Amino acid sequence: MDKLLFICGPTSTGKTSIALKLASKFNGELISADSRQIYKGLDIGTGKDIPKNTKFFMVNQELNIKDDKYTYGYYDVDGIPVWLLDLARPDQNFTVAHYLEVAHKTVKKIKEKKHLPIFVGGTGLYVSSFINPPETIDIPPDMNLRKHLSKKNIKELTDILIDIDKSKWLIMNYSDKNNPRRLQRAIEIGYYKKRNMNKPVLSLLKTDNMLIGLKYANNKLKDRINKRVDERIKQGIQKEITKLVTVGYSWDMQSMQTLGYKEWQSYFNHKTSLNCTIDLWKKNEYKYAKRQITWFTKMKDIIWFNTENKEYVIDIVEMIRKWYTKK
RNA sequence: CCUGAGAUGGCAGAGCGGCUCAUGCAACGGUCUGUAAAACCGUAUAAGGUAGGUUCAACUCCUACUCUCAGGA
Repeated sequence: MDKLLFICGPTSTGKTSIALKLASKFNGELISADSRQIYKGLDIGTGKDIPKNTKFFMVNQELNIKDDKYTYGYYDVDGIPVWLLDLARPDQNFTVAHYLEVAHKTVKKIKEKKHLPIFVGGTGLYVSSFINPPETIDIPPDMNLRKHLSKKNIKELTDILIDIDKSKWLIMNYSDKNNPRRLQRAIEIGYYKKRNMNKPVLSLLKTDNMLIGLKYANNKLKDRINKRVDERIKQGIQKEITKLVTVGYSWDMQSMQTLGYKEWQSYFNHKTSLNCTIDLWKKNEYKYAKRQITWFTKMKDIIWFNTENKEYVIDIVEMIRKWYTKK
């Protein structure tokens, strides 16, 4: 059975650096599982921990994924390939479905070389969707429908959904029933199923997964995040954003709605002070980390390591050695 | 120094003479499968600058003081 290694956990726990260590020990290649690091030009704020001047090797300049063309290649960090960064321009959209397609392609490539694929990232949805693909993943978005539905309120959306697929609405939980995006998607799926009676079939590939979670004690996490944000400011996040804005990327794009970027909008429009902007960023970063923890805690297969204890690297290496050499 | 405005929970900010005091942010917890660093849900805590007065009753009305802000000298 194919072996796959996953390193996950909240932001600021040093996932990339340990993944690189493991890669060099076990002949691995990294696959980023990060919904924002796929964007070119969003480097500092998304925390692409790639040393400056690392070379990017182009594999396909115009790779077709779903409905658009993306840049496909890898960074070579001291001989270790890091995949799935810088796929998209900031004005392109990218979704889990896109991700799963390239991720599978990449795993295949790495396996052909008999290397170990190591997923690294904090986007819980991407990780769990890869391990356990949702059956509706191949139902494409209907942009016209979405545009139409975006003008409706919760009650109107609810009525439409009940009309086309009541059973779906019944099993949704309270929070989803109030979430316009979820309702819109549910309606979209409902219409699709009406038009296409045959359900999309998924070929589930069986893999031997090892999931590792990295975390800090809760009170330390806040410190880590504060430090990290301060570092990013020193590294020149303002310059980076100025550049993006100057090139013409607008604040309402999916990419610019990224944490660490969106907070700067009102600063750039002279509505907020620098200090307020930074405070807000830190707060949002912290909340994000907590949401990540909530998500990953739910994934029962994860084996957790506390990164405050320096010995943890040795423990992880030992554990992986056993797992990787088995059979 | 004068004039005016104001002083409400961790912060911002409404309303009201009467028991459990709007709202937003923050806090805490959670949801989730083609936007997920997104979007959404739940919960708890918590106040009336100080001293008097009026009243059955004051955070809400009156007086003084203190402080803050704006304008004037």
